[in-house]
Amino acid sequence: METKGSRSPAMTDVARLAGVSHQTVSRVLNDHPNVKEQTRLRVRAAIAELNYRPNRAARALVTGRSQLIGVVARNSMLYGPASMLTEFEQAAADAGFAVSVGSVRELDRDSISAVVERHLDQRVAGLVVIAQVASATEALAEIPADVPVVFIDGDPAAGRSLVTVDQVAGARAAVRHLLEAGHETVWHVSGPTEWFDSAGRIQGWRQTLQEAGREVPPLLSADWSAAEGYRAGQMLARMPEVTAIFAANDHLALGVLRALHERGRRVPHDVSVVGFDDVPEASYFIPPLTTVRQSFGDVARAALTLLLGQLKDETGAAETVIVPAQLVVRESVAPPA
Amino acid sequence: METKGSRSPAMTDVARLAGVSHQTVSRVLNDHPNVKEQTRLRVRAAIAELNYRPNRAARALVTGRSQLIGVVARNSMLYGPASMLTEFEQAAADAGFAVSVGSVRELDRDSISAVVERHLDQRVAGLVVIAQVASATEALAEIPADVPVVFIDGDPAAGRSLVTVDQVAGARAAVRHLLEAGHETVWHVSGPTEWFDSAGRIQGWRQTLQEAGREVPPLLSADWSAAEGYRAGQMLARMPEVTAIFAANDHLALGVLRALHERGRRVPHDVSVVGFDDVPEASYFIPPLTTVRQSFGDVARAALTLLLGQLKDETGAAETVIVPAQLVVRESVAPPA
DNA sequence: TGTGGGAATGTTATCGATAACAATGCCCGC
DNA sequence: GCGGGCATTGTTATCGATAACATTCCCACA
Repeated sequence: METKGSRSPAMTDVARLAGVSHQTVSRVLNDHPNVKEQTRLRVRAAIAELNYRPNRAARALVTGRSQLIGVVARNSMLYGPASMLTEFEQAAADAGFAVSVGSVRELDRDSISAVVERHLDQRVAGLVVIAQVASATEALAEIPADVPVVFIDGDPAAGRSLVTVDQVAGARAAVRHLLEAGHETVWHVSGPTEWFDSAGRIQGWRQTLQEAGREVPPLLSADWSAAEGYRAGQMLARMPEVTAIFAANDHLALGVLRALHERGRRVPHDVSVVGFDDVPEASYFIPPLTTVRQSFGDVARAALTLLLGQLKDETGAAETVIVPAQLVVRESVAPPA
Repeated sequence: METKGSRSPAMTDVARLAGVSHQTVSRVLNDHPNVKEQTRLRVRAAIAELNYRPNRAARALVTGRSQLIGVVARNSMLYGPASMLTEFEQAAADAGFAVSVGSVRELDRDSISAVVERHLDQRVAGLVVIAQVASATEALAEIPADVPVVFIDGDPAAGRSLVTVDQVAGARAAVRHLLEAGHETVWHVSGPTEWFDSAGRIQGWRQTLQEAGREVPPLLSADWSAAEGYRAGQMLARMPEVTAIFAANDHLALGVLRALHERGRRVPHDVSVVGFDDVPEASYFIPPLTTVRQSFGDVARAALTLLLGQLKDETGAAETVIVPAQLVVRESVAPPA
């Protein structure tokens, strides 16, 4: 059976060659029950002979839903979001879905809405939103109710399906570790304060100090970069009273380490430092960094599970999954000198 | 005009409300010439009133081509690939394309083929392959000739459209810098040798030493991680003759720095170190790392330009774009003590 | 005045798949 | 023997868009 011109073989071509209806071909491809084994083999042979390739667009048109999952994330080379995206894509592929990535330069409502619109044009099967600020929740308030949405690191108070790491507990563990090492109080270099992650870590830091009856020092607010960590570190290194620092991520901690080094403040002899994230390089900082591990893989897989659950079960009940964080003790913490 | 049940409004609904044919609605949406302004406004008003959303699947079915670009990349949290993906997605979105990500756990032919198959099922408009080994070229040998493909960091000898950083020149600059600082020779910690990137850097290192009439030391082969850099560094730190090290990326260099520190080999006083990539944290290493910058953004944008060129012009002539690398001098290099 | 070409719009067909409904034959139970 | 139910398969319709071709009107030029 020669197809005309350059047109790829369709199901009707397979059907003709196998001597069945195109519907039967569809049944074979979709593992419908009630197809004779003999028929199935005949169809499979025709598929192989014609090198038939299904057209996902045709299926999406009929079903109203593509086999794509749309991801909304901030344009960022941060280790966390990049890791999560990679892990998510892998898990989605294993479940038979392709992942379409839409990133925004800034986490403002208009930017997010534009990306969401593009995904909806594709009739995505669902959306995963990796955005840690309130504007993301707002931007997604008006999408069709039949599109499943899962937030990663979103707003715990938004009443939407959410997977998040226990930021408060992670911060508490870091601060407690420093207090138990003998430090009087702990200074905190935070990420951007409007991010839910940052807010959770700030909260955990404050609570732990207050519960221990320790002074809560002023907050040093930063972004997530080593540059900002360095800037904050340059201030902290000038204060002899500063003996313990909890940085909101490992890259901030790296900048802090550098600033301390420049002013001859030895780590951990003079100042102890704890990070957050456990990036792969953290154990090769000088000194190897004590940090709080977020399992980005667990987060990504939990998000996919929630999303697939929503696809199957259209009740739309919001669920929250909290992934624990773990303290990873290395060599950047010692008792005060 | 009320639509029945939950069906979204289609072009035919817009047409009915605006009192034109559905073809005219399509013309308005696709900015066809030969539509009266008055007609256009009427259609636009109907689109807004009905909150019409185009269905990309329908368009893909008719045209045989979706508005998706498929990316094939290794499952990796490496800064380079993650950066390129992010930059590429941004550039593609600006050009009206969505990006579907397909990652592989290993860069073997079967894994890559499976991902490519998934993309072809989606009738992607084109493919971008971020894979630096020969198996990627093989896996893509048999795809339909009408699907544009651009390799990033692929095989220069494969005769396919390619964007790559000038690895040889980058390595030459690094090694030359160390020689000009007065070092007798330069040791090299490479990435995986079967990667084209690594091979280029090894070649640049070797050539520069040979042309300068210097001894070429044995190669220390690694992967791309700080852990492997540390392992190699533990060996190099034991050799008093080692005064200059060129590491194949910044994370390898970080591991080397750590190993040197542990054995009291001061950087740059006793040993000079140069990395490759210029990750954002490199300037906050202790000491701030001299490195070779790859502009991942330029690479990504060049790849998109090549791909869009192929979409427009079906001649399929392979092109290669070489993006220059730049030496970034910081504080990790000094003359031998 | 007549003809041709272009602007503007419409009608019909098509893309390739699944949904929905139809048809047939066989087997089992009453 | 007849009727009902189930296995198996087929026919018809549909999804929403663009492609392809058709139609009409108006203007300009010969």
